[in-house]
Amino acid sequence: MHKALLQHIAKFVTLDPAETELLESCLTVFTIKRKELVLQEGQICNTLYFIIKGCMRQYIINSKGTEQTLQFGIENWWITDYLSYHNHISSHFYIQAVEKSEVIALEKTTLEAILLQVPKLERYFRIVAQKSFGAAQMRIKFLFTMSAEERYHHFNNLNPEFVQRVPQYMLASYLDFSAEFMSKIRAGKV
Amino acid sequence: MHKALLQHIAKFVTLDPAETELLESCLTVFTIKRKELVLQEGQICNTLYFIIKGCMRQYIINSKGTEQTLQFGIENWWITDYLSYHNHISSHFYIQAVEKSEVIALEKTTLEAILLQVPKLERYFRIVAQKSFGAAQMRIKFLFTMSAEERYHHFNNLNPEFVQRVPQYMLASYLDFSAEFMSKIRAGKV
DNA sequence: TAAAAAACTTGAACTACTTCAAGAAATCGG
DNA sequence: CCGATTTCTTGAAGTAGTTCAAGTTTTTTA
Repeated sequence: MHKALLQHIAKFVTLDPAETELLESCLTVFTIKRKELVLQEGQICNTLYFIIKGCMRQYIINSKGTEQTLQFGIENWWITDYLSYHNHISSHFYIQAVEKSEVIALEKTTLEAILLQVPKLERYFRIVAQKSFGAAQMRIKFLFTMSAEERYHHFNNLNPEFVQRVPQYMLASYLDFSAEFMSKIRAGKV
Repeated sequence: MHKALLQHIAKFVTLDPAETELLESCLTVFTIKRKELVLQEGQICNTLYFIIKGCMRQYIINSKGTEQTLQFGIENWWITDYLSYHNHISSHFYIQAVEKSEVIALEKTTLEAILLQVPKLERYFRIVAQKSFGAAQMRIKFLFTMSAEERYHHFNNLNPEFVQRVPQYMLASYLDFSAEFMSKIRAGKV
């Protein structure tokens, strides 16, 4: 089932049948169990993951031993550590399945080969990365300008279904406050 | 003087002379005065800026009327609001010259035309955007895991010359603490 | 080079959050 | 469907930072 990825690509570039076929021949779908890691801190990240179904997250473990989620990825998102990927340096991050997920794992060597044969995909990945960067800037804006409670309500308004889908403590860390505080916000005890 | 940009591009892709010439013919260098804005909140961002010389920043004005810097850009960086650029929506940001700067301003229409003629540049902009996104993720990591004082020392260790170059209050807001607190950190009064 | 504007400093009072600890509830997987 | 694990809740005490206001220093510009 590469359809999800092909549809996503079709939003940004038009591949002809030969290109589509070539791309498809390089793709395999993997199933990842809940809690399974596809990247650990210290490893070099050589893979891009496209999420067909499920939910993944990128997180760190802070000095107190607590996990902090930096990024969630759901259906039709790419998730990876681009800094480790491009600079061949150890990753600072863990990437994990939050729920049982289906992904396309695209190895760097495979991708580089595909990009040479289907240069249109450079454009696709450019646009995806530029949009992701734009989203990261908005994320920083929200972290800077909103109180914990505002961040929670704002996120909840935009993604009510998603809030139901992930453990509260993961979302709390993503929004940069403690799980306990999240509990109080939800109970109206702040 | 497009040399800076051509050299930057050469780090990632190799253009042949015809492509270089075509690209150069589309570029003009602008000088921007200190404090001058190239983007304001509410406008749609249709331009990418490559900084040849000087320093720019992207900032917001928060609900208390205080400026908060989200991003600095110096020599050999691109700065823009990609979300506004791609989605044709009003920008949440201001982009301003921190010091007198020389930039190449690349209009969306111009860039789209160049990309069709020099598809190698898709690759260049892809890599730039992916690296920028990676850097944004590290930035979020630092904001999440370090105390204000740690963020200051960490930044100061990595970029001692840059810290001298911009007003303290701008750097304080970039590191997400108040200008007053920065003053106390520097005086060792924390 | 002087006046104006911008940037920096300082201390005191305050507050939005964290931390800890322990119990309760929900969910997962065999 | 039951035991084990994971997740959520609650209150009390603590703290890393903010805010305000006023004075000082530095930088810019005319």
